[in-house]
Amino acid sequence: MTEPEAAARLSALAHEARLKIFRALVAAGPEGLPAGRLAEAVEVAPSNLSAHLAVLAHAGLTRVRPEGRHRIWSVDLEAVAGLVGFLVDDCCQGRPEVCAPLTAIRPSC
Amino acid sequence: MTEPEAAARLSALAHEARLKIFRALVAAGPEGLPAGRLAEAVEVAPSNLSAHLAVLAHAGLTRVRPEGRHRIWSVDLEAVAGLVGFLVDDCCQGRPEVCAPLTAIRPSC
DNA sequence: CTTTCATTTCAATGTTTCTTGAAATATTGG
DNA sequence: CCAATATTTCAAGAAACATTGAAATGAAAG
Repeated sequence: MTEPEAAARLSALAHEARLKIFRALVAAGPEGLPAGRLAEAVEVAPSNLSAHLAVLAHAGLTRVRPEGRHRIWSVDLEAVAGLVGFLVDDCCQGRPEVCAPLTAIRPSC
Repeated sequence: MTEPEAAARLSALAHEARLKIFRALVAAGPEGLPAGRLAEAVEVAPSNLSAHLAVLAHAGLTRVRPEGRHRIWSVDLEAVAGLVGFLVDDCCQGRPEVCAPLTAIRPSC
């Protein structure tokens, strides 16, 4: 992960509507959601949503697959892991106790 | 963590210079770094750096303490952990295998 | 093959965010 | 107290980003 890549991913997430979209996709899991249902869920105009989804995809955080006349969006959790790893790189140089807060990062599973 | 808070933290990180600053502070550990040395490290004009540090601090990602005529900046790793936890909330509703990528998040320690 | 539905593209506008340099503040050392 | 150092504040212009509505694309059902 390079600095510009990481910044692009953070920029993509750094927007309230896109954050909502992203979290809805996380909750939807690998099956993902079609754009239309996302538009309802986050209450964003379709054209606006489309732009937001393009930003997320361009940053490498989401994937799309066509399905009938829909397009189904889902998140790339490995991209998220890569981003977070980059953020806290070198967090504890020989002092594990320093990054103890980060061991709580693991999600509810 | 609320959505606006999370978005503010992501916005704060979503800038190449601020990302450099942040990572330099992560690497510096709890001791932190004075603004002056950060300015050299990331090659940003002092006034500009000051604005960036204010953004990070306002988002709750960094802390400052005065030390002589310096001001020493450091990161708040718990804030980072909170942000990441928020991002991947509900990632695996009963299907632990779904969020396997996230178990690699843990840093080098 | 025509209509309908889902989504994207485009162009214009408005809003936020960055950057810069100069001036202000605050702290120490002489 | 005065000078020097470290950092922040301020105001202005420049740049990037978000939003809107209308029009275009593309896929599928009748």
